Amino acid sequence: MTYRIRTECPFAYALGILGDKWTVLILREMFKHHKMQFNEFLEVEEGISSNILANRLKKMEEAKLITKTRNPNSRREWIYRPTEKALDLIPVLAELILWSGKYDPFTGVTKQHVEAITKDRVQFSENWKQQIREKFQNK
Amino acid sequence: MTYRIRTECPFAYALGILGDKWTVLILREMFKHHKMQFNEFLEVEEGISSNILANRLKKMEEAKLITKTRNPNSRREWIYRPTEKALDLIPVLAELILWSGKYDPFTGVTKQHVEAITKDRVQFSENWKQQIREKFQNK
DNA sequence: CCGGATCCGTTTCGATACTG
DNA sequence: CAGTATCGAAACGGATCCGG
Repeated sequence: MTYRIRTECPFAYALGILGDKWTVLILREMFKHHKMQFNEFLEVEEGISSNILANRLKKMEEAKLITKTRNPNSRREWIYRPTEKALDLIPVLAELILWSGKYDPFTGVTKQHVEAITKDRVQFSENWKQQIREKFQNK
Repeated sequence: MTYRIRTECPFAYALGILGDKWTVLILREMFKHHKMQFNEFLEVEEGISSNILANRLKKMEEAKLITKTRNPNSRREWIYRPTEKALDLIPVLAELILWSGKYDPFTGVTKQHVEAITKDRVQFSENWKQQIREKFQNK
């Protein structure tokens, strides 16, 4: 997880984030299913261990991809929220969805999904981002 | 590297590829620096071991991301080429470049680069893909 | 030389159990 | 609820060796 990556190459930095399966998985759960609690992330189908989850959440907080705050309503709950920096990864994920739709035989990407993205990529990402902001604000 | 990922979620499949640092690194070297030989990949700044490189190239061949053929000119050389499936990951990398340009303090992304991508994302990717095709054809 | 394979010490991962 | 501790398994990485 801690890579010694430092080159002149544009996406070297991003490798530390996108080069890790669990980090992307956590982003996915936040963006698609609006998960925000430790226990919710533990339930992902791929089965992440609690120690690995804790490790990645910590790294993501250090990387300013998420924030961690107490739930004012129930004191023992923490809420993990994506930052704008994380939300700005959505266009990357949108392209990833298109690619999966084309090459993954088991994908759940529908034609409607593909059309919505390709019709206006920027608008699609902005809409998705706004939807996520609202979901995490209300909690 | 061998993930048991299978969900209904659109980009689950892609995690097996984008979720691995070295795989992305190899794609980067192919796309940006047009590297196509084993030894060339060994020279990456991040320092990949020969056994790891061999493993990833094999996996990528199995995943139909690259092809492996003899160099007809020098019989002992192999040439690794990206497939169209791999080239279709370029829009993902383009978005990653934009993100890096915005958040990576050490990035080499220039304003010209950002403008070229945002002006017309589809066209930018197509141009890049075509450039890569030509580079790998001539060899 | 080129493209690996093999060996081996070290690091990281991950499943489970346990804790404040 | 949100983690930590432990410990065996897996992956990494450096060095070396080897076939063509």
